[in-house]
Amino acid sequence: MTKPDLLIHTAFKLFYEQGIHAVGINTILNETGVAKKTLYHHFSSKEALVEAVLKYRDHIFMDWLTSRMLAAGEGKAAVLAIFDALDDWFHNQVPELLPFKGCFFVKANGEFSNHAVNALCLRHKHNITSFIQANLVNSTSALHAAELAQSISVLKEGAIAQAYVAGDLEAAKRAKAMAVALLG
Amino acid sequence: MTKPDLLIHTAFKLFYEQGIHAVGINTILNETGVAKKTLYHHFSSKEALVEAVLKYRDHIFMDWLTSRMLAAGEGKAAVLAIFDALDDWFHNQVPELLPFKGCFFVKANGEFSNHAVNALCLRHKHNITSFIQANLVNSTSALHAAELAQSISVLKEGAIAQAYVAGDLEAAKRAKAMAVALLG
DNA sequence: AACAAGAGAGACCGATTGGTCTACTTATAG
DNA sequence: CTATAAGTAGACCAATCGGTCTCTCTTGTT
Repeated sequence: MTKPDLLIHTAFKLFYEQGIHAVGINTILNETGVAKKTLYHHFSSKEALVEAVLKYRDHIFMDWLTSRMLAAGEGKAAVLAIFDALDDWFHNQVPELLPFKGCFFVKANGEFSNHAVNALCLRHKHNITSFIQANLVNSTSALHAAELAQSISVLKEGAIAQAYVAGDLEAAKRAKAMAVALLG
Repeated sequence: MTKPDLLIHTAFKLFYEQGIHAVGINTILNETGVAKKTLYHHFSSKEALVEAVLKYRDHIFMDWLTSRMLAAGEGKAAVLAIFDALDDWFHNQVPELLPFKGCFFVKANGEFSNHAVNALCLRHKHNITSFIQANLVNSTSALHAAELAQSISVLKEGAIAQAYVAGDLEAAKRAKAMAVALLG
């Protein structure tokens, strides 16, 4: 594993567990054993590292989610597979996402305002909604598919938040039941 | 307004806008004009102030939500009124909650781990779910009311997260439609 | 009038923050 | 062989963090 990848990987783990502002550069350096000079050779600032971490997580998460959806088929079946995937995540059955601690993008978004971080979080959420919409567009009108995708996103966000903050690990199952009713 | 109240009120505003770790004690002092000695006379530490701010927001939010629910009637009507209230909040029609910037408890929870803050956030969420359940217990069995209250909470959390992170200000209307189908 | 308490201004503290710099070691490629 | 780049160790920097302390002024109580 290259030094930049090691830094990103470790920084993500610490940021995800403790929050971005709560983790200092020196903590990441100690954890990785990388020299400070090396970090600043690859990243111009902590902010640049944070943005790299967000893109890294976006990549990991999207790959996982889309492959779970594609494996379930097409259309509504793929959309409903989201909630089975979330259920596995909540119960720590998805090693590549690390032990469940809520949505990293929601947490990161809450720590900044009017910042590049917010734009990256927004883009991540839009990408997911767009992918959902693409899976619904053959079953109904484009307009309706867009509306449905937004509603499915509400259920997905709700399940994650409820599982994390309220500790309701079965939230994905409830969300799936509502999604089934919604998609008919 | 007493000094402690002024500090709590101002600290909340800053924490809500910028995040808890991102706002230092001195910023709060400058904003309020209160002396550092006075702050530490009333609060033993920043952590103590943070906890006071969480309890303050819990009080404001619960008062607002429960009064909106009670004004709409009882049972399912009260539960569905949650989503009308959220819609007003998202569109900044609720001055006492300040301009909408997501759920303060979700944000605060994300900045700490294994901390008194997390326990306060959990309690806040449980209080709301319990109040929802109390409004459903006359319409159905106690067991079913508990399940329904959890599902309604998923919709509520989803609407807030989606409105804030993805900027979908109509999320409450979508959530309400799903709640109607659920309670149907 | 006397006095204790509350509050303000702000100097000061050690620790930590993000970030720079020098000096030295490795490793790879022409 | 040599030149260039990557990496290490860690001293160092100004700024800021949360928190303490002294000194002064004001306020209300008796």
